[in-house]
Amino acid sequence: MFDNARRTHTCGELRPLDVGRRVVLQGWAQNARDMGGVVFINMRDRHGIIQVVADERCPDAVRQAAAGVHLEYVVEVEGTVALRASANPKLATGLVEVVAASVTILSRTPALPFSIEGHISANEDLRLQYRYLELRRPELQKNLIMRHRASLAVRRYLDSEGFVEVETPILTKATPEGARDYLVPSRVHAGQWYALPQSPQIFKQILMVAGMDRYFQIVKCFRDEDLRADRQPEFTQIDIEVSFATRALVMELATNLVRTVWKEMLDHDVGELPVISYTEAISRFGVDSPDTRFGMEHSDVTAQLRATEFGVVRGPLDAGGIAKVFVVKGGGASVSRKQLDAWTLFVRTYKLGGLLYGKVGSPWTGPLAKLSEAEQSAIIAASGAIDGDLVLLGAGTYAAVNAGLGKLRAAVAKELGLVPPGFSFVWVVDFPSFELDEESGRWMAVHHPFTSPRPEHIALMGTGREGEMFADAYDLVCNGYEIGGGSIRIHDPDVQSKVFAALGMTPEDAEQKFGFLLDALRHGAPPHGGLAFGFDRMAMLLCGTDNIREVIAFPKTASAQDLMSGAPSPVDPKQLRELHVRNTE
RNA sequence: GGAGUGGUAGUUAAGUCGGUUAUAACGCUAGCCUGUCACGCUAGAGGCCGCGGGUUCGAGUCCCGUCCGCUCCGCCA
Repeated sequence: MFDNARRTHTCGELRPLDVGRRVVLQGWAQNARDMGGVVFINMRDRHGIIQVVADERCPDAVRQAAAGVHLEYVVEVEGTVALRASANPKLATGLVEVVAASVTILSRTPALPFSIEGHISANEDLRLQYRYLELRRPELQKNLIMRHRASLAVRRYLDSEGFVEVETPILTKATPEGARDYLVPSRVHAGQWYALPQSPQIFKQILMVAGMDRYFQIVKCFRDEDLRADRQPEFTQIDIEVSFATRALVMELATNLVRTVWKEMLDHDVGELPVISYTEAISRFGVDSPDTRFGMEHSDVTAQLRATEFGVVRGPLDAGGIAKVFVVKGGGASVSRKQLDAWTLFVRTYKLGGLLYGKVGSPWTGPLAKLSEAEQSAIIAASGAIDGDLVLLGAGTYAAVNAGLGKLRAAVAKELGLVPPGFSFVWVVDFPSFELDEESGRWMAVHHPFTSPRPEHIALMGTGREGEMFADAYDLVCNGYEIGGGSIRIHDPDVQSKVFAALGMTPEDAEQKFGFLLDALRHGAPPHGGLAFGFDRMAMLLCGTDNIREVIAFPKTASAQDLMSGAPSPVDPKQLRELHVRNTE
């Protein structure tokens, strides 16, 4: 493997069978211990760690050279493999060591800004500034290797299913719909701009018109929106599109992709994936990307409490709101007042005014003790609570109750340690086509404007009943993360035009913004559909982390900066002049 | 755009009611040590307490502003 290199072995591969072998190793000094007469150096590369020793068997010059090795120096050691006097069971190479015949320092470093060995201790901004040091840590190297292997598995699977990987442009046309675009000024065309793609959506549909049949691409996408722990402004998608596809076919292909990747990466059998409707997801979990590893499902008690005299509940119901509950088993005794207060603050961030709780017993205690016995019995009947349980109730608008209790359900499960390890996948289907934007009062596409409505709902467009339409869309959810989403697309240009009109675009608008797609659809478009996986989130789950930065080599901070390179940064005025751009600040 | 939280030697943290010379561990430097593996021992260097104002006889500590990290809300077709 290293025929043309001086390095004969990696630091992770030597074993007792190699004793007596002459080797040349190159790597980083993980740890250097000078005992006076004998010097030990733990050498590390990405394959492992091995102990090098310089003692009385070595010339004085070698011992001196070894004593001059400091943390994270890059060294070359030539020597002979020997059995160790005392083994180190913590190292895979722990039965052997290399007795140095020469020690050469290849590269030096000043004192490190943080320690690479052991547990993470430094603040994240420092670790991002020195990302190359952070990336020496085995945990991150393991994640990058997992990511690499997953992308290979994806390509192998899709290739075996007849998919062709096609690259689509990075410099594309700005689309005013959806997320903010990253814009790139054109030098040649003064005042005109490219946009970086939010997704290759339109290009892949046009590839279907082109007869490409089964397309995929592992591709960078860009959205100029604020970040989260699971969201970066540039991210990688596994983008898939299939001609002549039904929803069932796309879902089957995607399921098999996930099944293959989880089997090959983790030897984990994902089993059969349940399918629930969007409506059912909201009803049972309050959110459209539910974590289904645990229970605590919601129960609607609006009807049961319709006539309650408890004003805090009655008020929202009279205003047209709803009331839902979920149950913390045994929580009557184990959950503290302090936790309940924190949860109340938590649901307020989702515009849910408050959280009402009751400890089930005879009588109940807590705010829900104010309900009548009949009402308490009705809650017990609806939720299955028993004596000793904690009932959490939210009353307010439909959106606030679902969001507040839905996010609280996940937070409570995590806080109380009720989330079992493993993976729980679920397909969520039948999303609404449109939702009303409160600011503008206009219909917005829930998925995107190219998503086909369910065929039986197409006639509702333009009747004012757009809110009743459902889309032929589907999301794949794992452990509460949306890891994939897609739809059957519109292949009829007339239907596509009607959707643009429903979204408030004039025909001229639609032609100007999406004319090239409409033109393509007019030239013999096959029925088609597809989906895209969030590859970073998939890698997160495979690596067992909940932070997307741990599966990206060079991630950005929450304010979208690269602390290592310093991007974004001011540019030379000459560059701006060439691009016909002027700074206003 | 908003909320929460953090910012004190190179690093991680402690710092009480506003009061002497701002502590500790790791790292670093020097010396000692022949089997360590979180080596050990001795000594030493190292600080604009994020930054800018203010209150006070006196501010790491209280107040106002601001910058940066993280988490969340909005946003993310």
